[in-house]
Amino acid sequence: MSSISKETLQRLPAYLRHLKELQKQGVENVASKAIAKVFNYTSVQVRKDFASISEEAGKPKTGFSVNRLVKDIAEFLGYNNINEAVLVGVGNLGHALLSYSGFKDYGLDIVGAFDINPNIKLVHGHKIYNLSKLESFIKRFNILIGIIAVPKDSAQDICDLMIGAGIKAIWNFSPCNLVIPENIAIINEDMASSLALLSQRLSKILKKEKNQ
Amino acid sequence: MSSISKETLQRLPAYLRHLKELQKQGVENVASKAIAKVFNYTSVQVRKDFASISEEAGKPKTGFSVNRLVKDIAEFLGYNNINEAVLVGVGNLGHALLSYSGFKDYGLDIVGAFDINPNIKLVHGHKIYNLSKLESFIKRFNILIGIIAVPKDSAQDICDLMIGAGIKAIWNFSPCNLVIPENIAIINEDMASSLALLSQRLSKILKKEKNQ
DNA sequence: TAGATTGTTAATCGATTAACAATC
DNA sequence: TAGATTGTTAATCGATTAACAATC
Repeated sequence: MSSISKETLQRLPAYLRHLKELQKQGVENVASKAIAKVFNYTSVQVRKDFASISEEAGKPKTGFSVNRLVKDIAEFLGYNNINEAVLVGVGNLGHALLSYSGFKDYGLDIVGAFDINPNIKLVHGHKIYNLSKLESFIKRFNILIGIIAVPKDSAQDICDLMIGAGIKAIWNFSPCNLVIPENIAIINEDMASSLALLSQRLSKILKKEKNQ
Repeated sequence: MSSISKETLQRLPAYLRHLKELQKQGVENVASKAIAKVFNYTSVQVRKDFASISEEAGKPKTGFSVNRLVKDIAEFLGYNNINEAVLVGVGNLGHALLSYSGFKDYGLDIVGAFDINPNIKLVHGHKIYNLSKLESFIKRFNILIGIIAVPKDSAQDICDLMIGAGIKAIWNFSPCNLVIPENIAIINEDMASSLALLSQRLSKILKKEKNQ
């Protein structure tokens, strides 16, 4: 158990989104083949993915229960028990993150937002605290997740501060490579990396079109 | 050639960032082992990655030329010939994307920003056009990349509009699964997917700490 | 020369896909 | 029953790592 593959894990949120859509439309059962078609996967992959997170098997001829899948995926992804997080950096990106209402659906609650600029007071219902309060806040509420949305030159400092205060997982939106100790989790939301992939795929498509 | 692995491609921007840092510090040569240490990779992986994008080999004992690597990676990633893009949706996220000055370094130039709301006029030096102008704009300037930063309910419509006008690559920031034809490239900047990975890693760390 | 570092070939690991028997 | 759909085992594919000879 728990040894679900990284790839499967990353596909789950998309499945869930689609299944919820089906649920809304009143669809009760769905075949792996139908889902595969939407995402351009093979039906075997979809079945394997489902098998790795759900106890209930699909039924030959009828497929999988949409309700059951929605329940199981949400449960597996931990959307039912909310994780609390702090966010540091309330510039343009920080504003966007604070205004995004979807995080709670994903089991994430930004309970504290911080900035060095004390002029900012309130953003989308979130009170903005002075950065000097960050450490005590993390400790007092035992926060484990830290979101970094500061300019890249201060990102490492904020990172160190967070980890020093007890943060165990960092979601980094700054375009920089943070240095962290071994027992800390990190995800870099790296625009450059995504863009590299998109550019490559675009090139391939243009090349293909040319050769036709 | 050109068959560089997806994984390698996604590591390149981080290498580049680090190498530029070294360059700034005046470092002339660097060993694969030193770079591996920074990213927690193996040195073989670093060498393989470099080999797949650079003509110039590393030298035993001295390592790789930092200047040469910076040049080659930037060249490979296409940072020297700028791609033009349009962005649709100038809400909080759109604001953040427009204010991000780093895109040009990554070879991306947002030459047009659009919104249905005609009240918005100018954001960080970008004039905001009415959505009705999108199609003709894409056609006139032969834009190939479209960035979607609208609420999820209108994302598919915008996507269809873009593709209809000639867009070949979509960078989707809306939390939804877009349906696209085969010959179109897409990258979903899926927060839920990243968060799933971060949560899993956090869980693993907490479990490990508990068992000690 | 000796030792650090390289590039490449072969082995391993992990994820996807093909094949097929089981079943509603 | 026949056919659609399932789960599982084995084969394939792709990426990483180990082993090692080459070289500055």
